[in-house]
Amino acid sequence: MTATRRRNPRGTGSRLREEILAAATELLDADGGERAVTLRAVARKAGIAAPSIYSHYLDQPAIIYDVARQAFTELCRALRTAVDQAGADPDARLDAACTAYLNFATDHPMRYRTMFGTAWNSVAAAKDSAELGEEAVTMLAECLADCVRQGHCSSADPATDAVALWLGLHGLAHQRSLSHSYRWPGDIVQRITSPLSHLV
Amino acid sequence: MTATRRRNPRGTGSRLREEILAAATELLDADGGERAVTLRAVARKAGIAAPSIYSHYLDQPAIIYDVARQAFTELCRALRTAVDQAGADPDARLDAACTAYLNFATDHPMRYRTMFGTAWNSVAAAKDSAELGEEAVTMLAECLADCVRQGHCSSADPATDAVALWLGLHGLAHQRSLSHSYRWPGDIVQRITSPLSHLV
DNA sequence: TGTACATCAGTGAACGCGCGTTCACTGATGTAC
DNA sequence: TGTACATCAGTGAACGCGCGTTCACTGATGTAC
Repeated sequence: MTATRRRNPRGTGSRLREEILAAATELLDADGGERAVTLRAVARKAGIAAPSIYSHYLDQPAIIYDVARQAFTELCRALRTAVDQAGADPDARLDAACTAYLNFATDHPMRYRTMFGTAWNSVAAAKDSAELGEEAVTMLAECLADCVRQGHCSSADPATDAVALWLGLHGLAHQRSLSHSYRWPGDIVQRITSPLSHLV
Repeated sequence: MTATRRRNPRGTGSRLREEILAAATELLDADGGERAVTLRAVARKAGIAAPSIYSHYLDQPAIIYDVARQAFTELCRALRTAVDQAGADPDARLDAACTAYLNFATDHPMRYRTMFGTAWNSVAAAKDSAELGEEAVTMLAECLADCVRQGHCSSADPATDAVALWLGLHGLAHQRSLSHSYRWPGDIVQRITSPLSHLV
């Protein structure tokens, strides 16, 4: 990422796209949030000239959009991994999904805020955060449905209750990513997930 | 708000502060969000020269902070009014508070996002959003406690459960303010408030 | 009552800065003949 | 095998812009004597 960068070999021009994306993500996580992710700052971080970015991104908001898209993909991967590792018990799988969701936000607060921010407003044909997050909600719905099948959950409509559960998790995750001084109740996670999960 | 602005009489210099605040709020609501609330844009909107702002605000983030602070005050007033008008029944009062909260976010989506945004990061000694919102949470807690007293609510700890209820409301309010295309379940409000309220 | 002065509510011009974007280019590498 | 050419992966300089902020100021209005 310094002046010693060597130009990518032929046919691998798309490598630079990944380097740009990584640089943008690094800037977002490290500094003053979305405001720090300017086109020129990204270029500096990646060790390239600013115009080089235009081969890979249409404009500056497109970079942030890509950061957010990738973050949603990572969130889904984290959920999937957590659920898979939780074994067969549906309650444990649901709990693992909720925990993984909240952990992702705690581990990457800047990215989480950006995922649910408005920085890519001007990107034509961009999906909004609810669409990008739909896969995560679907996974929660599957966990809930499994609990229902085992008789551990009283939900009559797991797909809809999963949306409510997600919004509860999101409220906590988002607010926690913003507020450093507020003293949360120690059991706030259970206070949210337990009622919204309808476990019996 | 045009070139015909007349200078305020002596001793009423603080009137301009209100005009600046109103102009900033108007810009925020109308346009591309926080990014539109630049010091110069606010001055243009208020019909004054840019340096005039410095008599009333330390810098540009201080303006946005004031917008957010005022929005929190308005939110509390809206909650208080709704609860007062709901009569004596504690269930109705709780419902009125939740509805008023969500309506505020729906009516002022830009302001709501800014309240829970990071635009005033650099304002020294600024309270964060959880602190600014604490009064609203307290009101929810009072409503819940009333329900418990009447035997309508099974919460063993209304103060803590109010935080959970607030986060559920916040998750919905925030996500709704962002997402225009997503098709929310018709009863999503009840799906969130009902379990988190612990009504029996 | 008159007048000098202090205060107040602003203004106008200018600064340096970083930004997004454009343009014409360069030089290495592969390819056709 | 040699060589002309096309392509690719970038670069460097420059543009115009709006921004936040500073500085010295102006002119109306109240106040002390």
